[in-house]
Amino acid sequence: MEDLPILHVDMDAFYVEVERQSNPSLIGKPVVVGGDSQRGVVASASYEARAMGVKSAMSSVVARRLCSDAVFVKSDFPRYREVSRRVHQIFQAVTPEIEPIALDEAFLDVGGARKLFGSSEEIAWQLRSDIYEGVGLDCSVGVASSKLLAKLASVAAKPQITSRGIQPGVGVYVVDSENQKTFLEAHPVEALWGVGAVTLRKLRSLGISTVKDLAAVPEQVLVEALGASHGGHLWKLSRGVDVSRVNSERQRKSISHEETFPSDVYDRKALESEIVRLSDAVSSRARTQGTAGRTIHLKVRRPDMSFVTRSITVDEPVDTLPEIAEKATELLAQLDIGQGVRLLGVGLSRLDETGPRQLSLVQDDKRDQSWSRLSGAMDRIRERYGHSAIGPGLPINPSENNDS
DNA sequence: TCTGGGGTCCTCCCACAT
DNA sequence: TCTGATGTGGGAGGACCC
Repeated sequence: MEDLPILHVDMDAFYVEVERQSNPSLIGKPVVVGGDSQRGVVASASYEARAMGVKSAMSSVVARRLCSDAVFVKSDFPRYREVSRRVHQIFQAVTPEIEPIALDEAFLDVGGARKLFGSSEEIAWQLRSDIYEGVGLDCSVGVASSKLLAKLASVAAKPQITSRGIQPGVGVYVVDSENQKTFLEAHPVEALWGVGAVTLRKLRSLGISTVKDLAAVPEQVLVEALGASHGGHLWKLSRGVDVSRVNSERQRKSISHEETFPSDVYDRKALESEIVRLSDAVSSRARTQGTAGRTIHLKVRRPDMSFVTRSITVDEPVDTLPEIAEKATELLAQLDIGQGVRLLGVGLSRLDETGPRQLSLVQDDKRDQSWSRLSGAMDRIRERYGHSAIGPGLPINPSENNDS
């Protein structure tokens, strides 16, 4: 039997379908999940909206123009996360070798599961049916010998929009050694992982627009155009060489929170208040995940869409609001905000996964201890009543405000 | 015509230690 | 003590992914 151990499972219009479950009046209508403000973008669109040209990451203003009768729904990520968790439980019943890619997709290595559950294709069909029964949602599954091919195969399995309307997908698509070359080479080059807007422009300038074109080019040409690492990697992918394995032990490397303002902000005090809010979100998530980080990042997007980032690494991992906000505020002080700020973000990286931090051993470090206690209390309140139940006030240092 | 939010990985440059 | 090579960590930015 041919060895096709990799499955790529991709939920169909995931956010939209979750919304339809709680609001059945959305069924059959063009639905767009995402922000509907001037600065919002589309997170997910129903196939009815896609048929009108609406795509993910498109500005909501453009989406509304293309599809004026679309129903816009604000995204509800906590709920999507919950449904995603249930889908992953279904995966777990088949194999522990799961690599989550996003809330709505994952790679599975079913190499070891075939003894128990049949061929990879049979497992794929069974998973589709289990997911439908378990959470009431459709998904598409690609089956192949590598992650690259499985990913492309799941796209081929999805519902298609044609001139005759929305056509149901095949559900499961298998790429075996017989059809692998033809299947891969028929794809546009941007279907490969690692080909975004910039690389696509460079490849087009070389006259390369399909994977077949790419495979015909000497490796050296790609290396010269894209660099040794990226060029060499794409050259291999174009020949179907993808040795990356399903990694079920991937660990989170950073936590960040960012927000685009409804209009550009010029006031430094207002930005410092935002830093406190963003740092609260980051610190709260870090503590929930039992981690802390040594590098604090500040990200600023200017009105011309350019980014400026600043970061600082501290000696000891931090996970509380004042520690993160203080450093982020220092980083903001290094920046000229005269042109205005469109987006502000705070992040934490160099995470340690060693569990919750110990309190300072220095007995007179009252500030540190009071914040650790306060953070713990906030976490418990949020666990019970939701994140918005409690938030930081200003100023951020409780010992300067009220030490009782 | 306008471009969110939350991530990962890579490259380049610089400072510092050996 | 000075100099150059080399390794490493940190900072900034870019490209990409869903």
